[in-house]
Amino acid sequence: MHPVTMRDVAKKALVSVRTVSRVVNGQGEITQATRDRVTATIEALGYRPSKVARALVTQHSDTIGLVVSDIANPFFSEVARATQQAARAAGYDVFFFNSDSSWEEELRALHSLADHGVDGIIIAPSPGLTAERIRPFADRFHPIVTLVYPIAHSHISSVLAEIRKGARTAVEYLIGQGHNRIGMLAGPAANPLLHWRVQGYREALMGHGLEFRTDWLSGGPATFERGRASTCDLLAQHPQITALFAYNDLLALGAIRACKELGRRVPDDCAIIGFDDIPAADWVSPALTTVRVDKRGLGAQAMARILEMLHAPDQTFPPIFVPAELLRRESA
Amino acid sequence: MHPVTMRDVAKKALVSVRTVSRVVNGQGEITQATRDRVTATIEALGYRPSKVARALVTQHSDTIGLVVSDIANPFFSEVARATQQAARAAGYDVFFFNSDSSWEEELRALHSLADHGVDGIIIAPSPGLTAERIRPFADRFHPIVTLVYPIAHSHISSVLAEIRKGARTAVEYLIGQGHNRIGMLAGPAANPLLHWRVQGYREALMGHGLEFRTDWLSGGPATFERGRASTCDLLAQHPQITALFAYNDLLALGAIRACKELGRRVPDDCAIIGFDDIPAADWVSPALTTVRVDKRGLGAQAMARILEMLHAPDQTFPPIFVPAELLRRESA
DNA sequence: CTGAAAGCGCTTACAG
DNA sequence: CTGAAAGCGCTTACAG
Repeated sequence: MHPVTMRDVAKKALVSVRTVSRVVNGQGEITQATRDRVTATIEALGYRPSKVARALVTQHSDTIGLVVSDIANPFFSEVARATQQAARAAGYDVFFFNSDSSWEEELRALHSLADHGVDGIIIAPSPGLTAERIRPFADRFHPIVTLVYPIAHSHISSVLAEIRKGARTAVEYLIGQGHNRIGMLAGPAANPLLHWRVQGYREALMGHGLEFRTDWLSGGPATFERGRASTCDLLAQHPQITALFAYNDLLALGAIRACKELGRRVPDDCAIIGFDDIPAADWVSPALTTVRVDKRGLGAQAMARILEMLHAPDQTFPPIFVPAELLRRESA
Repeated sequence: MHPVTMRDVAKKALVSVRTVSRVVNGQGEITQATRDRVTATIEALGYRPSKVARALVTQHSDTIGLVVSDIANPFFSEVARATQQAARAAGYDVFFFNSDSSWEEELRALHSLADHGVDGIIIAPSPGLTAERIRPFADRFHPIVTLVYPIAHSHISSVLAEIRKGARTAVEYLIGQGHNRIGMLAGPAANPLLHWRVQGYREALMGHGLEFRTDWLSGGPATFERGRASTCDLLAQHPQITALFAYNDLLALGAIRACKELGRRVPDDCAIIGFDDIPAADWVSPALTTVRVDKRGLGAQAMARILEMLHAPDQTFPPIFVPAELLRRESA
């Protein structure tokens, strides 16, 4: 794997290991002559310094960890892409874990990452990863940045999306289009992410004198299939509904499909707005109007924050907010 | 980060470091009494062995590297998910890199991974990563497994998909449906992946006495937008075409959209078949008929192969083939 | 059954 | 400007 070591280079270049180390790290004063000789030897031998040996002594590995519930979820795969790119640009490589939304898995991943000596961790925690559950780990590890929702701990910082605002804007837009019977395809219960969306939905309704009816909300997992099923149910029970605001695009896409099956035209008979703006939102027809969350910003800011925290370990940082804005397409 | 070390445990448990190491690794004979004492101390102190220290001495890190062109591409994100899961199940953690289909980036990623001391690398190489370009690296690193297409080197093994067969089956199905003027939305040129699909397409045509016309193929990047544009062009120039076979689902989804805009009904006026079976294939309407590639199999088999190669470093392994089968939905 | 020593491949004070 | 020594946190022969 790494058959050629620093010692080999030193021997061949007739210098000490110390000197090779200095030219490799570009530090200290070295005669041009010996630097050239060492450089040439490194080149000739194809020497590459071992990051693991270096990590052992310097106590940093130039790696970070990323844990998401599911990398195959288009929302997270875009975030992951942005994170990896930002990390790479800063000289860091990234470990990644899927947690399947299990907080036990998340804790395991966190510990694994720490065992590998990563310099920081970015995690999109599941609702189950409460402050109490992560505390024992966070007390010993620093820094951690949380994606999309916050966990209270001095070693943890967050990059959040303007969810409530985005939700409110979306529903206000619907109201502005003349809709006054607006249902909501909600997501997994007991989830702050859902809570904020419901808040925004409710605020928009209240602000326009419209009633907030819990029987116009439908829950369940945030999948395409569920969106389709929930829409069928909701529209069967409350045929007067003319618009649907969804927890995410997967659900909204399912709603579009349901409307097609039900013979309801979108957006004429039923307007639909999603949340996230995944690529597929633009692949369906009618194209999905949605609340676009800046996923690249999420990943890039998370990495930037890790760097800041590394440089100021004792400082505590306020959350960063990334925009979530209405993106009009065809479904509403 | 890792404030408590093996030495701390040893001191507190009144044993030597050697003994702690033995209980941690469950090796050798130890009195139940001392084992219990050490275990209790480990627990009490919250000790976790440093993987980087261990990696330095054992020369293996229990990590692997994964490099794909773009993790946000739904095909690769599913493969990545399966790979990570299989790795985890085998006790390995994974580093991941995006290469943006640049072979220079791929080479950089490969070297970075080796510097980190990964035990193996799984890569979905871009067409630019030729055998000659990877050879200097592969000569020194082992094992490497290549996803979806092969590179000839004794340290490299591959897990491939039955592309040609899948393509042929798809086109034969179209012919069976009565189509005899079938165009193809091809992908990036100079790509073996494209070559195999074209072969399958051509074989099906020839086998049924149909003409293979290069002016019925359209090239370019494999994106939704391109699929839409290419379809518009192709159908404008050759309105007699009644069916389209696409290089991948993104292109096929673009084709469905184009048909909608052109007023061509799918599948009645124009049947469409994609390739890959990404989740969005089932979210559009009409749902996309496609050649399903076993992406989970790809990831799982790649990891399995890495393990085999690790256990038999001198052995050379034949490629593994993963199925690519027609999945009928609505678009054809 | 358990301990003291050497060493994995580097970097970091310390000398010279 | 450059070298010899110590040490990062483990594991691996070698003794006892």
